Amino acid sequence: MLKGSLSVIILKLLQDRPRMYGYEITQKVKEMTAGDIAITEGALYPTLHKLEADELLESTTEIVEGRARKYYFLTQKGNEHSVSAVEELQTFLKNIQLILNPKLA
Amino acid sequence: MLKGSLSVIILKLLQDRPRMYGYEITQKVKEMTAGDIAITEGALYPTLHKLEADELLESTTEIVEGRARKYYFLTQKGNEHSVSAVEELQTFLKNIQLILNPKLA
DNA sequence: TTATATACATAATTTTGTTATGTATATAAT
DNA sequence: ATTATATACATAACAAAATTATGTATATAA
Repeated sequence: MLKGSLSVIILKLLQDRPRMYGYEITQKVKEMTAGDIAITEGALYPTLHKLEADELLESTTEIVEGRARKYYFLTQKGNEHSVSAVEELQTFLKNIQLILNPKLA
Repeated sequence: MLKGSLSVIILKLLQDRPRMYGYEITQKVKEMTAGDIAITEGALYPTLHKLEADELLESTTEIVEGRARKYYFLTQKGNEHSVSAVEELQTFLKNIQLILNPKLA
């Protein structure tokens, strides 16, 4: 998968929901893309940690059905950043489409 | 810009044209995206060299107006690879859109 | 003669993935 | 009972693919 899109995907998912935990993110993305996009744990967890270190996310850990879940949610700063990051990615995707579909130009 | 898309962009541009040289690629992409996407030389030239090493591209150097231009063109293998690479990127972009625009789902 | 555009190239560094490995619990299958 | 699968988090070694900086060289406009 294209490098650089993972953090934006996480931010967008959290824009649309109050909170999510890591494993839930992998399952939701798999579900939304009909299995096409599989987020690897080796990419996901370090990215979540970085977003938290950058103060775009905060987390709380809860025990559910005997297992620890770390729920993440957007901070105010994270919400603001998320809006512009999503817009930027949308613009980029449109630009790529201009190259991949030059007939529409 | 998203890592991994550059080689596909180059292959697509060369699918639509008989041949291009490096600097021309940077200018064409800048033109097509209204200045939004600026391909850096540090990314472009190593990528062209890699595509040539992988036998997807071949090149010929010509002197035009006193300066050397290295024209690249698709090999047969490059053309075949290009078709599937573009399709793959299109699929990926659609999947990202599903996440960025969940209302359309 | 200085700046800008054209044209190519590479090295050092950073970002951001993949792959492999590890820990731990719950539940279904053998 | 034990094994496999799903859930849940984490990190280390490695690789891919950019960015940034630097270098060479020619043509043309200021």
